[in-house]
Amino acid sequence: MFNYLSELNEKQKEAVLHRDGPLIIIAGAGSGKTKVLTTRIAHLMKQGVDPFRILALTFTNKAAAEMKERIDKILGNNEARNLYIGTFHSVFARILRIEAEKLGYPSNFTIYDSDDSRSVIKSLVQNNNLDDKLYKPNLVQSRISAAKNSLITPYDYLNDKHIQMEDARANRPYLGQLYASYVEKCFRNGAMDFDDLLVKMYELLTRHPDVLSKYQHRFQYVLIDEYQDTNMAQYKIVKLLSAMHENICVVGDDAQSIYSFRGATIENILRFQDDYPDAQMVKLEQNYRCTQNIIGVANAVINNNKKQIPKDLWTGNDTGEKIKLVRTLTDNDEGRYIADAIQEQKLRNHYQNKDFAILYRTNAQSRSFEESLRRLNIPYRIFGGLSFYQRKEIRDYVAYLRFVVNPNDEEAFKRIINFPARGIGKTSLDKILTLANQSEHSLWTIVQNPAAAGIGGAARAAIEQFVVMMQYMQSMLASRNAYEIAFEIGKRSQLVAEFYNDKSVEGQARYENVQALLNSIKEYTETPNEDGELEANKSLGAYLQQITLLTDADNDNDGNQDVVKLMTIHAAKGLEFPCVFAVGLEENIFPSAMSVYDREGLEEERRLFYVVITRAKEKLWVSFAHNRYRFGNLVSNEPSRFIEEIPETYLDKSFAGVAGARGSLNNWSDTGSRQSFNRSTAGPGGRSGFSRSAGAPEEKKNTTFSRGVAPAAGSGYVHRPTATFRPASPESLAEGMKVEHQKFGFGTISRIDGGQSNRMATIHFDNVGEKKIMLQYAKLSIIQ
DNA sequence: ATTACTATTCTTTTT
DNA sequence: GAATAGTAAT
Repeated sequence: MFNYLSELNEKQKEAVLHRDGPLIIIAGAGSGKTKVLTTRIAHLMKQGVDPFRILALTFTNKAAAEMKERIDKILGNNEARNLYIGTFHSVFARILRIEAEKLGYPSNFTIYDSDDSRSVIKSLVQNNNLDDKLYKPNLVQSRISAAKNSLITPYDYLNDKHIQMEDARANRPYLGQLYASYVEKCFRNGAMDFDDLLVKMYELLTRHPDVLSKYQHRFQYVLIDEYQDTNMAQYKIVKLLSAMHENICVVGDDAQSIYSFRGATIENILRFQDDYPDAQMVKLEQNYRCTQNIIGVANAVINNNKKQIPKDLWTGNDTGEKIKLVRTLTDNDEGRYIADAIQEQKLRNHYQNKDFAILYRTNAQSRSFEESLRRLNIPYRIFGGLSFYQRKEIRDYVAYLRFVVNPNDEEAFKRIINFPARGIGKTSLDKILTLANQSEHSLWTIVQNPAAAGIGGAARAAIEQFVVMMQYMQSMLASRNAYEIAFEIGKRSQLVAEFYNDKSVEGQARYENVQALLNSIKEYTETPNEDGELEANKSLGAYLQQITLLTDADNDNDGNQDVVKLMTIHAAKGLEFPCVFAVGLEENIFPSAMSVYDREGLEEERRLFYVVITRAKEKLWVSFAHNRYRFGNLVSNEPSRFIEEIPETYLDKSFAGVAGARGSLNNWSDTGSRQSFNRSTAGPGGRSGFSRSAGAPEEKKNTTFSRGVAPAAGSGYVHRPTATFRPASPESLAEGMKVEHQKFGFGTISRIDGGQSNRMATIHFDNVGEKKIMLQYAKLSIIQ
């Protein structure tokens, strides 16, 4: 073991050596936060503190895993596995699993992810005959989630005058009732959603003093990472857990608080010293990550925020290059420009692919970068988006597993009862669900007796068969591990056969995914318990409870591959890259259109900008496009107001991205119908600065354009359009014309009908037969 | 009852 | 333009 203390600066050492009592560490970006946290824990253990009595909570599994690994490295004895380190959600899930019965839950409770809970909400809205235009599932869900994160129970909600007035004014008076039925429904299903893992934990601690006392005594030291992102529920739980010893250490940076939409409140960090008047505060202000120019920009930008803890982030690193401002005409040009820039940097400065990250505000922005990177054969990987476990085939399989473990899980039941098809239709399903919801009996009781629900004939026989299968699977629970049960259920339910028999390309992909799932379960059961899990337990129930809490970002085994990384800024928090492209710096995107109405929202967007700037170690590009496709049509946005907040002295504006733009401008003018764009060609290069008015002035916003179809030497497309492919406007098409479709190939228009906005053509294609096509969206090129 | 087509909404950000 | 929900068609 090396002398870990000698690697620390004075402030870091102070934070590590502080032994007892509350401690708040304000850790600026790149100031060695994780190092301090891990060294502190290692030091405590070195001083003889029992690892079983140290609780450390993070927001991502990845952060937790990294901490464990680094502590192990310092100590070099494998003791770190005994630490209670994990995300809020996973640690609480583990405790709740042990204590579930005290709350009336089965210890094998199901964890609902957002899709599950949205589905529950949808059926509640339907069953109560509420208007789903008014009670949009997403809205209801976020409203319920917000209530839970503030520890407002359905009872509180219904009795709060202010909330009730608010809902009434929005013409949604039944939100409170919906909330109440949702909670009841989840309880009956034996399920907790993500928020429940916090809410129920709070309930557990407040309603059961003996349990509270047990964990209070147990956790002698409590450490919280990313404290600025905690919400009310997390705050209260942490406070309860640490109340006995008051050895609470929180680490955070108010400037990087970017999760208020999830209920996080920056107040938690701002008021820590009010809660603990004798708390010691340590500020880590030396940045080891970035160049001076990058820190300069970051500081200048964040200074526009009013609400913050004063601090002075500085670095002893080199000055570095200026920040490169890139403007392009369209989102496709932006993609092209950045792919070119990566190529150039690799050649000139010997960077590897993995040294680059493209960071955007919304997931939807990834498309143009994927296309341009693929065109240059630059390997990349997108982080975020839908994870492996969100694929349909995986959800279906997992639903079977869930139902075996918890046969009251209605969401799982609905997924599997007729998949693979076994002749149980909507009518039978409705009968079962109605009875289960109206009677006192559980879903599983009803299913076991289909006759009582008024189901006869073939459907009844099918259900009885289903029940026998499930009962058999349940009988395996006690004696078999997760993999054995999963394998057996796939076989008996015909699920695996269903996927195997689908010989289409997508079908084979689904089959492979299912095999991958089975492999991962096998791996889970065969891996010895090194993750600090207390019960040496490889049961199916234990497996299910952990996978719901996994996200795509945790799937890190190939994280060191040499690929360019694409992700949202949120997902990039805590990471660093030599070269960063902060893209889409446009009004309505970044800052997001929904956040510019109040100071709070705007300041959070600015913190997000601060986060993306400080991800860069050496080089930073900031880019924006004047025109961009959104919802399938072209809109123009002004450059983000944040660009103006970057001091001129740090900016290099010579990267106009004109080269990329010129090529596509030629393509546009070829079609002859795009004159309005030619006007804007005068913009780049011609004008001096980046005044707001520089954009293409008044092009029509709803015209249909072809989207980035590269006419020349395009490669890598599945159905490749010919070199002469030129999309025509809907009006110019007529019956009898020979046309080319981007996907379907050549054909003849046999009919056109519909009005201006919904013109539709019936086209007979040479290869794929007759299709009806909405002209507004189609890409059709006239041949004759 | 399953498939195929049409209409509608969607874009913040995630455990 | 994509994903989804709803509806028409075999």
